[in-house]
Amino acid sequence: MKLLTKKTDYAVRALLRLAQHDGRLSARRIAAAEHIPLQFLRAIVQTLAQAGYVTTREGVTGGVALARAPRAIRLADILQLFQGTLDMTECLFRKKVCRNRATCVLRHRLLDIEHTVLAKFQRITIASLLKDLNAA
Amino acid sequence: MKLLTKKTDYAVRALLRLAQHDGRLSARRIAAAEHIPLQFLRAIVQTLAQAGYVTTREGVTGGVALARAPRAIRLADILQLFQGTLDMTECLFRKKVCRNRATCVLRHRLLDIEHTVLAKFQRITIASLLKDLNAA
DNA sequence: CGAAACTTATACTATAATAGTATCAGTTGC
DNA sequence: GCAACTGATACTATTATAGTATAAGTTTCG
Ligand code: FES
Ligand code: FES
Repeated sequence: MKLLTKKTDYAVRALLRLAQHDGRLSARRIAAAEHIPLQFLRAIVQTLAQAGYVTTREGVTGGVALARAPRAIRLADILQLFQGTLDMTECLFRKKVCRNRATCVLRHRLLDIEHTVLAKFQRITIASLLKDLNAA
Repeated sequence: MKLLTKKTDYAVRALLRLAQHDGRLSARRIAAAEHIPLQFLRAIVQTLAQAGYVTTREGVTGGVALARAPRAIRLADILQLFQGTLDMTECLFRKKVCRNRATCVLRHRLLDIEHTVLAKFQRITIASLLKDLNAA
């Protein structure tokens, strides 16, 4: 079971860097600091920018900056952005076994589990991670 | 996010079939009934047999049978059998950022989430699924 | 202007995990 | 002996994730 992919991982790290720096940083610098492949990070940054988590500026003085307060960026959101929502493996027994998909208990349980996971990730923000970091 | 893989899915379906039938069934029959590729199912059955969830018998009268009571087979166990335990994506900030891995809060949160998920899956058994099935 | 340092956008390759196939050997019962 | 089964294992295919490459446009500064 893998909860977070590299993209999510890298995205969070980049956001943390930006939160620490409190200003504009080029993708190159972030990549170097976090040992993230540059082009890979650039794609991630674009996704983050399109979703409104960061702003970017082109040109020599350009770079990336946080667009939201660290406490307003939840891990759950980043996770969904890069890993989408629950994929039901054809819903385990769809139609064939479970007659009415709408009320199927297992289906509900799976959805419930996803919600629980997301709820837990919602309580983790860039700000809370930052606090952790400094405490360590 | 995909919680269950095909292997887990198929394994559970096969176990359900066996629980319904309450006797010995050949892999071929199960595969046909559930539209599972035969050789794939056979490998799954072997894993289940090695883990003690089913017994098998060779020969023309052979086949597969449940080795445990349906209520004693938890989805969590099947899930772990086929999908292993939590994989930490290099633990998100290992060493580099999180100084002391032992106390790292995020790490704890991830482990906590895994435990929650497993706990929820532990409450789902072959018996409870069977009940669902009949209720529908 | 033109070079340096940056982002945008997209197309591509590589690696790994999952899913599925093929086969040969051995067992059981008629 | 042959039909119907499992054991064991090796192989291929498909998909998702991870990572690379590159052409084109932007901004600043000398
Ligand atoms: S309908 Fe999807 S698990 Fe029952
Ligand atoms: S040590 Fe793994 S997330 Fe902190």
